[in-house]
Amino acid sequence: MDDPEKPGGRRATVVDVARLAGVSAGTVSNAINGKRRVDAETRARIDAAIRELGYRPNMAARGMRTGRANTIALFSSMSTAVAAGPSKLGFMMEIAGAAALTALTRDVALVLVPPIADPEAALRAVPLDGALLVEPARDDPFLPLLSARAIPTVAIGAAHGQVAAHVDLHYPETADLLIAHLLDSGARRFPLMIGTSARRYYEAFEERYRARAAEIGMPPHVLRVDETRGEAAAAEALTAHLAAHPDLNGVLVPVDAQATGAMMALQTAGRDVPRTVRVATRYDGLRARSATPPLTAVDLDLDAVARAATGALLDLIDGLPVSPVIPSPAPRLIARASTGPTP
Amino acid sequence: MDDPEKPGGRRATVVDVARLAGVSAGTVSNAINGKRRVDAETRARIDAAIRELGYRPNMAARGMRTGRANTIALFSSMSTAVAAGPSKLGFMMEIAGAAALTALTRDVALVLVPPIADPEAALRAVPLDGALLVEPARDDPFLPLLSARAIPTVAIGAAHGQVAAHVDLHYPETADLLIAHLLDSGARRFPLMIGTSARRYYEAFEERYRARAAEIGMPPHVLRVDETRGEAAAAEALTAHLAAHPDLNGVLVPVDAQATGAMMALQTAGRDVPRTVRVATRYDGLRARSATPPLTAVDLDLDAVARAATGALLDLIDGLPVSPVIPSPAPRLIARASTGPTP
DNA sequence: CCTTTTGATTAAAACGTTTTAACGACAGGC
DNA sequence: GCCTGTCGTTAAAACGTTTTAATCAAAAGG
Repeated sequence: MDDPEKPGGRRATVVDVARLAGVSAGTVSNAINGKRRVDAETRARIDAAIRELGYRPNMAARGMRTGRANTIALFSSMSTAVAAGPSKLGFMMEIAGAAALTALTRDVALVLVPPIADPEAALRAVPLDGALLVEPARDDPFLPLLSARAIPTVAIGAAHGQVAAHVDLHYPETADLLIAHLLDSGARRFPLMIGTSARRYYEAFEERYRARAAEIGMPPHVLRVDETRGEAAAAEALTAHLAAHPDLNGVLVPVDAQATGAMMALQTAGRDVPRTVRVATRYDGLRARSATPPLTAVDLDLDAVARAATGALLDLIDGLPVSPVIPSPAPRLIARASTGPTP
Repeated sequence: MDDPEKPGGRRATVVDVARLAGVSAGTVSNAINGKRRVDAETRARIDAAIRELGYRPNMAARGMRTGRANTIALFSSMSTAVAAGPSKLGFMMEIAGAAALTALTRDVALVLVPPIADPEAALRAVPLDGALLVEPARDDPFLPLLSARAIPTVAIGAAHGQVAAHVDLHYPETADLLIAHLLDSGARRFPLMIGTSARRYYEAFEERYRARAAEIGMPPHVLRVDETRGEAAAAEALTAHLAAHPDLNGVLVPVDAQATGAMMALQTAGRDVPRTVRVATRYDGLRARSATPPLTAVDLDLDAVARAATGALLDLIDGLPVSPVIPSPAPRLIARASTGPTP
C-alpha cells in the first residue's frame, strides 16, 4: 500500500505506469481521467500497474497542461480590526469549513485568504481557479484584482453587480423577519444600528427599517457605527442614543458584535432586557447564543449557503451555466430571551 | 497597470518578456528569482518588460519544474461532531487566520482541511509542501498518510513522536497554573474533566492534577467525558459526579465546551459560581469570555503560536535546521469571575 | 602576449502531464 | 471487394518554467 517510490528513488510517473502496463502514456492519461474511451481490458491492466507502482498523478504537471489549479480561495474582506478579534470570525469560519468540505469532495482545495495589507500577495502566491467572497463591501480590495485576472468569482450574500453570481442571503426578508418580531414582542420605538462600511446588507436593513417605520408611524433612527471598533463603539453609540431618546423599548442590531455592545450599554443604563428593551440581531453565532440573556437571531443556514456557493463556483469554473443569483434556504427566526419570555 | 493579456490573447510568458527585453528566457528566470547574478542594466530592461507586459509567472509551471507547490495545509483532526458545532472551531480558526497570514508573507498559500470522511481525498486534491497539525490525537488519521508521503509536518501543541517538530503549548505549566489558581481561590476538592480521546494534552493535565492532588492530600477524581458529545455530555457527567460528591467546591475543565456544559450542570444543581464552586478552563475563546459568569482561562497567545509553527514549517520545507520543539510564549492566567471576585 | 579565471549570457534539456493528429484494425453497407 | 466509419491506440507536440552545460567576452595573472 505504501510503495510510492520506484526502485530508482523517483516517484512513479505516467510513463512508468505505461511501460508496466505495456501501453502508451496517452492511454494511461485517458484511462485515468476518462476523457476518451479505453478498452476495458487495457484499463484493468493500467489500474493494476497504478496500484503496483503506487502511482499518484503529479498535480503541478497536470495543472500546467490543463491550466487548472484545482484550487479556490475564500477571501475574507472584512477589516483587519474586526477579523483580529473573534467578532465576524465565526461567520467566516462556519462558511470556510463547509466550503472546504464540498470543495474537497470535488477534488479542489480551499485556500484561506485573511485580510492582508497587500492583497496582491495573496494572488501572487498561488494559482486560483476561482474565488469566494463573503459579503464584500462596495470598495472591496480584492474585487478589482479578481476581475482584472478574469478569475471566476461567487459572492456570498451580496453583490454590487461586480461578480458573475452570488448566493442570496435574503437581506430584506431577514430584516422583515426581525422587525416584525420586535413589533410582535411589544417594541414600539427602536433604532437600527448598522456599520459604516458600504455593504449591501446594511442598505437592505436600512431600507426595510425605514419602510416599516413609515408604515407604522415610528420615527426612524439609524445609528451608523464603525464596525471595526467592535463592541465598545456600539456601546458608546447606544449610550448616546439612550440619552437623547430615553423612551426606546427595543434595538435592532444586525452585527452580532455590535449587538453585544448594545447589551452592555443597556445594562449599564439600568435597562432590563427583555422586560423594558427588546434586542434582536442577525447572525446566530456563539456570540448571540451565549449572551445574557441569549439574543434573538436568525438562522441563515450558513452550511447550506456555503455548499451552494461552492457548488456554483465549481460549476462556473467548469463552464456550466450558473444562475446569477443562487437560491439558498429561507431565513428562520430563532426567538430567544432577549425579545421576550422564552417559549 | 491592468494589461495582463498579450495582443494575441495569451497571457504573457517568460519568453515574451525575454523577447521584449532582448534577452534569453533563462536570464529572465534568473532575474526574477535571483539564483544567479545578472547585470544591473539587463535586469532593469527585464523589469521594464515585465511591467509593460504585465507578466506574472505561471505557478503551475514553476511548481512542476521545482517540485514545490507553494502550499501548506492546516489539518483539523478533531472529530466532525466537535468541529460541526462552534466548539473547538474558535481554537482552530484563531490559528488558521494567523497561519494563513504568515504563510502569505512568504508567498505560500494555506489550504484548509476540515475533518473529512476520506482523508486521502484531501491529499489527492492538491500538492502540498507541508502540513500543520493542530493538537493531533495519538490515532490521528492524517499522520500516517503524511509520513508515507514524506510531507514535512509540524504539530501544534502535541506530538507523540511522529512529527519532525512541534511547537510547545506548555501543557504541564498550563495545568499547574490553573490548579494553583483554583487552590488560591479557595477550592479544596475539585475534579478534573477531560475528553476520552488520546491526546497529549489530556495526559499532561491528568498527570499534573494527580501529582498536585497527592501533594495536598486531595482525593483525585478524573472524569473522562466523550468530547464529541459537547456540552450536554459534560453537563450529565458533572451532574452525576455532584450527586456522589456533593462536597466539591471547584471544577477544572480544560475543554471550553465541556466547561460551559459543567456550568449548566452547576446552575441546575443550584450551586453558585464562584461563591460555592470555582470553575476554570484552558482555552480563552469567545466561549469562556461570554459565559456567565465569565470563565477564568489561560491566554495561550495562539497568534504567536501559529506564527511560530508556520515559520518553522516553512523553514523545514526550505531545508533549514529546525529545532524539534519550537518555543512559544509562556501561558498567562486570566483570572475572571468564575474563580472569585473580579479584581 | 599568452593563459586562466571570472562573469554574464544562452541554447537546449528537463519536469510530467494532456492533447492532437495520425494510424491500423475491424465492422458494416453497398 | 471496395469505400466509410468507428474504435482503440500511439507518437509527438505542447504547456511555461528552471536548470544544465556550453559559449563568449573581458579581466586578471604571469
